[in-house]
Amino acid sequence: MSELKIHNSLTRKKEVFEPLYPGHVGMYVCGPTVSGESHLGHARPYITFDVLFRYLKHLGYKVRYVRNLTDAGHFEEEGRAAEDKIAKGALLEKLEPMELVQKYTNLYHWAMHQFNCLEPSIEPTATGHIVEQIEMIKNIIEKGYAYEVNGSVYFDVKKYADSHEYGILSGRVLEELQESNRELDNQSEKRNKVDFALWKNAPPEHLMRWQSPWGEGFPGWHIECSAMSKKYLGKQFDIHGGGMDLMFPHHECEIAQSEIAHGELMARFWMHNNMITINGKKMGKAYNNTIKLTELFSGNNTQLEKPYHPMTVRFFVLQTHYRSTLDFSNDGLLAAEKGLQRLWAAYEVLQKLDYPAVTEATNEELDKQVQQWCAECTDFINDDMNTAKVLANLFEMAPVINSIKGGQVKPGEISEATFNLMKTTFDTFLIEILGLVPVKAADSDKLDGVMQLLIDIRKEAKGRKDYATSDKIRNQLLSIGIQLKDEKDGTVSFTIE
RNA sequence: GGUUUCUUGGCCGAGUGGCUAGGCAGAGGUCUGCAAAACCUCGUACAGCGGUUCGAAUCCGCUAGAAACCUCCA
Repeated sequence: MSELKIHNSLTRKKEVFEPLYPGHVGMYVCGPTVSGESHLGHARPYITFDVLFRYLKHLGYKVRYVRNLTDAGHFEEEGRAAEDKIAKGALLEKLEPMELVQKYTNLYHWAMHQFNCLEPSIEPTATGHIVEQIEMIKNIIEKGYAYEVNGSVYFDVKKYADSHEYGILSGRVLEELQESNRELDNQSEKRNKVDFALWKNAPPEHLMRWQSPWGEGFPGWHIECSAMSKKYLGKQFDIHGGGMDLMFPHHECEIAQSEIAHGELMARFWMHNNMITINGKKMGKAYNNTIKLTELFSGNNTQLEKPYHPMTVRFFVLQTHYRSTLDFSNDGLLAAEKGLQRLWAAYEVLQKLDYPAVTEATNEELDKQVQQWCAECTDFINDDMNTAKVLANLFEMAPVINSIKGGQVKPGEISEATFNLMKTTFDTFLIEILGLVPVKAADSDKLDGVMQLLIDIRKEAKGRKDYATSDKIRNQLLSIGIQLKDEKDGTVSFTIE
C-alpha cells in the first residue's frame, strides 16, 4: 500500500504528505479576482484542487478547504466607465463595485458547479476581512518590517531578507531582482524597488476605500491571503495551492509577511498547477486569446469549433498531469470528448452487468491483470495525483468490461470478487475522486418509452426485410445525436450524445 | 537582460537508467442484411550532437527551437 506523496514547491521534491494534526487537513487555495468573467485558465486550479480535496476526504481526513474571493481592487467593466460619465446624475447608472462582484461571483460559482467542483468549506472575501488585514499590517509595522509613506504601507523586503530566506519558494535572488530594469508605479515611495504594498492610499477616483490608521485606502495585493488563511486555518497549515504564475511575487510575499506577523512558515506544502496555453501561448489578456467559460460551454468564440461539455473539459484537464502545461486545442478536446464517451459507455455497462458468483477465476492471468490495474489506481493517485495514469488504467479495463457483455470474455474468467473490485474502482476513482459525472438526458423515463417504440418498429421492419424503414429510423436518430446499438443477443440499446 | 522549464510516434499526452503507458485518428479482421457500437491485431516514437554507463527517452555537456516568470494574472 503506497502513501500519498505531493510535490512540494518549497523543496521541489515529492514528499510524503502528513498533516500537522492527525486526521485533519487545512488547505488554502488562491481564488479568483471577481472583477471579470471566469475563463478557461480558472478551470485548471479549481479542478486540480477539487480532486485533491476529494481524495483527502476519501482518505478519511476531515478537510477544511478555504478558497478566497478577491473582491477588493480596481473595478471596471467594459463600456461602463463611459456610461458613468454620461449618466452622472443617476445613482443607479453609476458603477457600483459590489454589483460587479456579485455578477461575476455568481458566474464563477455557476461554472464551478458545471465542472462538478465541490464547494469549499469556507469562501472568504477580501472586503469582508478588512479589519483582519489592517490588524496584520499593524502587527508587521510594530515588528519593524513595514513603513508608512503618504498613507501607504510597504513591506521592507530588504530587511526581511537579512534574516529570512526571501525567494525560498520561487528561487529568486534579491540582488537579481533589484537589478531588474523595469519601472513600476510609486517607485519613489518605496525604500527598495522589491518592497511591496501592504496598504495603498486611495486616490480620489478609487471606488473601493476603507478607513485605516493610515487614512483612506485599500489593502495591498497579497495581504488578504495571509490574513484569511491565518484566521481560518491557523498560523501554520498543511497545504497552500494556486497557479504557478502566483509563485512570484504573490506567494513569496505571503510567506514573508506571514512569517513576520506569525513567526512561522505559513504552509508546509505548496502546490502549483501549471498554465493552460492556447496554441503554445499562455492564455491571457495580453495575447487577446482568453476563452471565457461561458464561451467554452456555448462554443461562442472564434477559437472554438464547437461547444464543449464541462465534463469533457474536466476530463481533458485530468488527462494531463497538473504540473505540466496543458495546451488547448480543438483536436485535443475533440479527442477527449470521444474518449470520455467510450469510458462512460463502459461504465454504464459495468453498472448493469450481472455477474455470476464465481469464486475461482478460470482465466487466472486476466483475473490478476484486472486486480493489478485496480490496485495501481491507488498508487498513481498517491504519486503526486497522477490523474492521467489513473485514467489510463480505467481505459485498460474498458475492453474487459465490454468483452464480458459481448461474450468475448466468458462468465467466470475473472472471479466475482475481482469483478466487484473493478466496479468499486470505477465508482471510487472515476466518480468519487476524479469527480466526473455521467451526462444524463432529461426526462429519461418518457424518452425511454419513445425510444422503445422506435426500436420495436425498427425490429418489425427488419423482420420483414424492410431495410429502408429500419435504416431510416437508425439514421435519423443518429443525425439528432442518438445512436442505436445492436447487441449480440438481439436487443437494442442507445446512447445520447 | 536575468531566472526557470520544456522539446516524446499523424495529433494529444504519461513516463526519470533496463520491462506494452493511455486517448484520438488510421489500417486489417470478427460480428452484422448493410452499418454503427463492441471485440481482436497492427506503429518500435522520444529535437540534434557528444559524453557517463554493461545498458539512456530517462543522468551530464554543448547546439537549435519553444515557453513561463521577473508587472495584474489561475
